[in-house]
Amino acid sequence: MAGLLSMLERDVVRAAQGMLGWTLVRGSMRARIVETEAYRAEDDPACHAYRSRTPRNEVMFGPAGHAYVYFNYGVHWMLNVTAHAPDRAAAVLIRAAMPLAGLEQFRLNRASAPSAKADLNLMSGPGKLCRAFAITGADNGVNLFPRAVPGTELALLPPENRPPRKSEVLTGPRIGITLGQELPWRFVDGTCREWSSKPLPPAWR
DNA sequence: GTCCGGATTACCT
DNA sequence: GGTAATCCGGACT
Repeated sequence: MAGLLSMLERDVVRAAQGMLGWTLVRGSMRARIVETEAYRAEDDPACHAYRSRTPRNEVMFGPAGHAYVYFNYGVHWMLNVTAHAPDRAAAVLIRAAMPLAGLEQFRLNRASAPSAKADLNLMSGPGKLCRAFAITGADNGVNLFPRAVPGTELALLPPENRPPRKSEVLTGPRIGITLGQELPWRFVDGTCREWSSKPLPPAWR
């Protein structure tokens, strides 16, 4: 297999597309990644590492394939996967996923939000996804591509079902930023688009 | 649709 | 040492 990790090491934008269909795992919880965004320091003003290296974004300056978890809006955790060689900071934000196993646990972790009663809303956004998987700052820096089969740690595994073909990957501008809007670096698995974080404009096809 | 929570950092005074 | 902006989501009018 081409390998998502080697893609992450080379090109964060291609890796963000290649990550669609992959499986996010923690213990008995598994979900299919259906929405991602790419960020990189070198030419992308929306990237946390664009301006400077800080304690918060430190892991983005480390090796590819590790979790960059940060707290946003003072309320929500966000899960990213680091990319590129050390010192070329970049990351893929995981924005939404489709539950595959561990539904009871996901519902439990999201129980405090009545609006998440519908399974479609369990992880239809980066903050919700972290709630569903109980991801917090404690997960910052963990290797998502462990050598051994993952036990209870957060990890990425290859697709359990067919990943989207190139023609099935929907592309558009990233969410929630003002700088860098012209970069079409948000990607959605068109075969699972109902699980994405928000309705997609009709132009997306 | 609008409001607002309350971490982190950049960028002003 | 203050303020605005941020890779959002839930409650409420």
